[in-house]
Amino acid sequence: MSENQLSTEKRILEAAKTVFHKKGFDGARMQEIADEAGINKALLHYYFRSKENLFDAVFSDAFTEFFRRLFSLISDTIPLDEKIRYICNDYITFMQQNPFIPVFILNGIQHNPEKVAALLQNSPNPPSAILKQVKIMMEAEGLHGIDHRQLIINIISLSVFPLVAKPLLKNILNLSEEEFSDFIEVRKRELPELILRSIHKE
Amino acid sequence: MSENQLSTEKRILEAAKTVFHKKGFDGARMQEIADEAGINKALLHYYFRSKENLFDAVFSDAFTEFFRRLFSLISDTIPLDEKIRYICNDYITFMQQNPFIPVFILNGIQHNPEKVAALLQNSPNPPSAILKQVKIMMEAEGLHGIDHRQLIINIISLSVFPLVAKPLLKNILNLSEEEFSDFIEVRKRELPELILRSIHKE
DNA sequence: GTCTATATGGCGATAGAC
DNA sequence: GTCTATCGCCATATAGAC
Repeated sequence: MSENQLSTEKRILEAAKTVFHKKGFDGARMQEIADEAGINKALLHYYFRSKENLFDAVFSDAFTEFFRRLFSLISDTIPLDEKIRYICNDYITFMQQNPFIPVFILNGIQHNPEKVAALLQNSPNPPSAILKQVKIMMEAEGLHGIDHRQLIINIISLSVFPLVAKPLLKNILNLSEEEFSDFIEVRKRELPELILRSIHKE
Repeated sequence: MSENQLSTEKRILEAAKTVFHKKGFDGARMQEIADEAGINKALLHYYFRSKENLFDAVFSDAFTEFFRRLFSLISDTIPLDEKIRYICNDYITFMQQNPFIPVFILNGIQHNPEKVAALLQNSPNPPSAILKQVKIMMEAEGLHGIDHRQLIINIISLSVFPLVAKPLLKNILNLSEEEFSDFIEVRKRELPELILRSIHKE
């Protein structure tokens, strides 16, 4: 087999990712995934026993990738304001490159809540650890203007939602693809300042 | 027919709303809608010719209801800061009462983008009018700290996203149903202040 | 491992009695 | 208007040849 051709399993996963991200579990068709991978439908069942299994593999990847971005809140030793700048930028850039992931994850929760809960709790960096660390950092820097959980939700809301709702916002704001990109670039600059203002007492 | 029983058409619409909101177009089953309405599957097709038609009716209602909430930005004559307080409260309360609507709308866009575009443009208060009005108000009050479009997106992001992602956030923050409600109540109080700080120059 | 062919079930939609 | 029965299709999944 030539090196420029991925293994069949990898190609299936890539194809499944493309289709599931765009159409979700209910909207996706095994036939479409097979076509996208350039193979036969029966081969999907040979590698992954069922549609559900294949979906799980794709969902786990997306979910892990999405939440890994919160780890920078805990891992580095840089000051909090720099972390906030970093996360806003990182999240927005990630969404720009993977526009379907947020809605895909949101729907995936409804499709299988227990699976999602398990993924969260079995993560190498569980949410509880991240929350605790942020609280400690804020106290160390004397920031009492806002609850640490509210802060985290604000960061995610302001970063993620505009790209979750991109198709709608483009229409509402009457922006071309390019103008929307510019609009998002402005947010990358301005969001951290807005957020930092909220954690400092006046 | 007794008065305590809604007309068949109304009952179908209510049932369709329940099922479509929760499962989306692809996940919904006509049989489930019929069961929920307490009638037969064939009757659905008698009143609404197809699943697509029934979905359209439900989607239009949800969409209109969702965007009506932005009208207070244009209609009343109260000052901008009061409008912001009003919208944050109104949006959050609405989401609490209709937890499935935001994700339902987000998915509906992917299901039929042209329909959504038409709904927006044919609205009695099209987005362009709202945008223009906000811009004028901000200039009148001498607020130049932020672009008016960015302001609107921030208000929506901070209000809507936490309830869009409620199942996920409950898990991440490890909150019970009641604790989550408290968490949202805090946001109702604090969000307007956070937003107002962003539109005033220091 | 990869294919063609087929089993099996469920879905939206319709026909037709009442 | 409302029902039962059924059509026709398409989806997931499997059998079995190569």
